[in-house]
Amino acid sequence: MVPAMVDPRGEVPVYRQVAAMLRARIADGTWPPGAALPSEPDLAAEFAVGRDTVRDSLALLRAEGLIETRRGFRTRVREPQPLQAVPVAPGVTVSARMPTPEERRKLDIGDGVPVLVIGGEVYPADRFAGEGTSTKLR
Amino acid sequence: MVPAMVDPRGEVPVYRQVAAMLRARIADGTWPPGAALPSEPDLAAEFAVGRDTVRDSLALLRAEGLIETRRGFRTRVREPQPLQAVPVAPGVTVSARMPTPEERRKLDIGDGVPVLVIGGEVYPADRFAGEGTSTKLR
DNA sequence: GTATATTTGTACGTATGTATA
DNA sequence: TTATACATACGTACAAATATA
Repeated sequence: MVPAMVDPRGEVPVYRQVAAMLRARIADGTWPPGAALPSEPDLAAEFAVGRDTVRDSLALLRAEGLIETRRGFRTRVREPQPLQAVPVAPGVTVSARMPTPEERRKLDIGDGVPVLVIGGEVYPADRFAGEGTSTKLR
Repeated sequence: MVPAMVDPRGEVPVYRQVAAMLRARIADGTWPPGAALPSEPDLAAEFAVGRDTVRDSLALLRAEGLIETRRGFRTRVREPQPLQAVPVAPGVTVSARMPTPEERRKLDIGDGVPVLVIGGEVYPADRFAGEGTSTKLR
């Protein structure tokens, strides 16, 4: 494990420094998809910061869709899911936004996962993708 | 103004109860797009909760793309922006995800705003939308 | 132009609750 | 049952950016 160092007097807030290092470890495969991160108290001890600061950094990664947290469980790196294609016929509009609380509940959408709106229909973006088509399907 | 009441012993966490009421006021036009919300201490006093609880609720709305917060500024309701159309030719894939910190910085993307990835190109979803086309443009 | 007040951001602490191992 | 882990909620203090007097 690379020695972790944060600079409390740096221009970048400590929780963003911590987030950057955690992000780097996810990117370089130290914690591959599905792997559990160290507990919040352990991370706080390693970086010599308060647990709340660690939680702030984890909140960043969660909002980016990089990790999943559940009460009682260890925090885990999100695993990419296969994307199901949704046809995008000529003239059809495709937009994206964050889901409403109701959509999040009904469609079981995790934190940091947007929705695709294709022709008025709402699709969780971690499970669906649009694909342009030449003929209009119906 | 509707009397604000939270139930500290309810099943729903207080900060989610507060978020729901703020969300309702945005939806019903009490605070239209561009309007400033009351300050965090004022909201804390109104709902009789700690400032930290108010901040947790504001973080939810921010992650949903409903509000914008800036240090020194009052929190404001996000204003919808005109969407520029990006052609989606047959065979082209359209996906959505949260931006990386670098993308957020380079493309000036706010919190709670996903990106559209159209044919490998990245577009902020609050300013761009895909539109299906019958002919491949180049 | 300066000083003060306001507002959100950061960082810490404590305590308790809830779900899982 | 006990321990572990994340979630909620309160508190304090100070920093940084903006607005105002």
